[in-house]
Amino acid sequence: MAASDGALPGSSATVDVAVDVERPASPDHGDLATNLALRLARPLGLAPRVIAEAIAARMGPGSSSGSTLIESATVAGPGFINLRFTDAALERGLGAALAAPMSWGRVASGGRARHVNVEFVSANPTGPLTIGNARGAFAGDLLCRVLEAGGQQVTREYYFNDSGAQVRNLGASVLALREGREVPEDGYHGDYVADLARAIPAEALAPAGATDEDAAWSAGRWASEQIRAGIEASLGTLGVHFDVWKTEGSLHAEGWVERAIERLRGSGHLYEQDGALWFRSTSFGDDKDRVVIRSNGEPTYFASDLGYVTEKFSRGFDHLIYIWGADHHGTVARVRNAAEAMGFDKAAVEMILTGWVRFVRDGVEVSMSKRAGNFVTLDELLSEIGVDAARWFFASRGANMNIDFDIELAKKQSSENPVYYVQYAHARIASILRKAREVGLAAATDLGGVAADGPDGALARVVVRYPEVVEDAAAAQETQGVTTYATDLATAFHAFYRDAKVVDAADPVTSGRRIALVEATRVTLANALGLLGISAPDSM
RNA sequence: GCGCCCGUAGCUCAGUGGAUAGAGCGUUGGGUUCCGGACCCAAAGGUCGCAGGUUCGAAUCCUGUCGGGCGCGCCA
Repeated sequence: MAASDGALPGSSATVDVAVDVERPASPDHGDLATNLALRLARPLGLAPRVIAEAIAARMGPGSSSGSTLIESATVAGPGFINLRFTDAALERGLGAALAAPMSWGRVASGGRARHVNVEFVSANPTGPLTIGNARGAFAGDLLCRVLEAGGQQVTREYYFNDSGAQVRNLGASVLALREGREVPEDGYHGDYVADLARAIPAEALAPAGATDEDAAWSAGRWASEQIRAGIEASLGTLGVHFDVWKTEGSLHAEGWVERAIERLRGSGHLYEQDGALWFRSTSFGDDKDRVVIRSNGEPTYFASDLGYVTEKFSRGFDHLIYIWGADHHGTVARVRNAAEAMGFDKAAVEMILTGWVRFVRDGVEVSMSKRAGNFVTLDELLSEIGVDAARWFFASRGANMNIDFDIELAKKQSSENPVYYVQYAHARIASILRKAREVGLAAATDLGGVAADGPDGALARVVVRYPEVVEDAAAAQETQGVTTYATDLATAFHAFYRDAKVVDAADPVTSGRRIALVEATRVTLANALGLLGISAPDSM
């Protein structure tokens, strides 16, 4: 625009540059900043500050292109243009939070929402979930929540094997204990196996005269379903609820694996060698080809993957996300390659690999083996540190990061954990609002002036940022930004509380406006915590 | 050997190419006449593993290198 009215010489041509608009780190730099002029400097052949001055002059109040939402546009540093919101812009944001608290910050899906399938945990039911499964459970659920907040439709899915050798093995271990024998060397040794041995009902036992093999399968099927139900209950206490529990066996029984293989064969990417059936994964950049059907006629786990991808897409999902441990990174390429070979969009098949959690107790790493029965269950962990603290811990760290989790430290610091800091701010506000009701004060509908400079404006500026935080989190598929923001908002509130009196019968007008501001803050804190699956208590 | 992930304050971690690299914990010092002191204010603490490169600008992108983790089955 500056070019078209002649303020900038010799540049009526169209230029195409990528421009960033962002939140400055320092409040001194206003509410928004753009590097527009820095990016235009090269194509226009002009000094960045010259361009910036010309543009800023046309964005401020009273200018032809000025907005009622922009208080000022100033040039700073090498050529940044810093914008400052007007009170009206801030009040519009507060008003939105107060008018529709439930949807405040949630991104409305324009048109048809993208359907996403998120598969996570997927631990086979041969033992209770351990702290080793915590990462996947929380990372998966947090991802789902952030996608939902971003306007997408999410299906949470748990995949497990109810018919593999592990099940027979489990059954053999249960039967051994029930009959007073030693658990086989390669069997399962946890206390839960003994519990199952005591509880197994007659119906789950094979009829007299059955082979040991049949007896083990029968007991194993019963035991694994008990364990699966226990896993579902454990996840429930974490606030993680799955929409679909899918078995590997069903993929074979319903013909999905077979159809997937035919699909691959039809595309010419299968060949036989050494009596086995191979997928030519190397055609897609993998380091080696992969066996689909073993020479003994048994399909591989990879074959099930093929069937599962096909089955998932048949349900109409636009996007598939797998949450896997970092040790599975070697299988990412082959599954995505196979999806492509079967004619699906490779970009629609996404794997998120979680980093390792090194659990530590009093400085000593907690090592675990499910088979040896030497492990800490998820239930035990949660009973020690609480769901809210655990959720916050994982939400505030990148999913792919290797992290340390000191259980004793988490317990010891629980009262100083950032999650309680944020919850405390919420409880404090709830208390203030109760107080206001007691003295007959209510939120003002006219916010006029509440967002002016001073403690009120500083708080309002943080509150109105919330929708952008959610949008960024959904786009990045990460939650760290939400925890950081929630902490910032709590800090802003505590500072406001120090400097401003909310409930003041002597000044009902200011009180009314501040009650509205504080209520908007409470709604925002509650929504941010809710987005992470963390409670927002009215007292604590 | 090849491949992938990770190296940021004493500790645990944020930081989608931007301005003076942040938070919590820990350390040091200070703050209650008033709506919740699980709070607030201040200070100390950094070669962003190292070395090059790309550019107006790099913790961020590229290359190399060191350190840690993981993976390289007709296992799941």
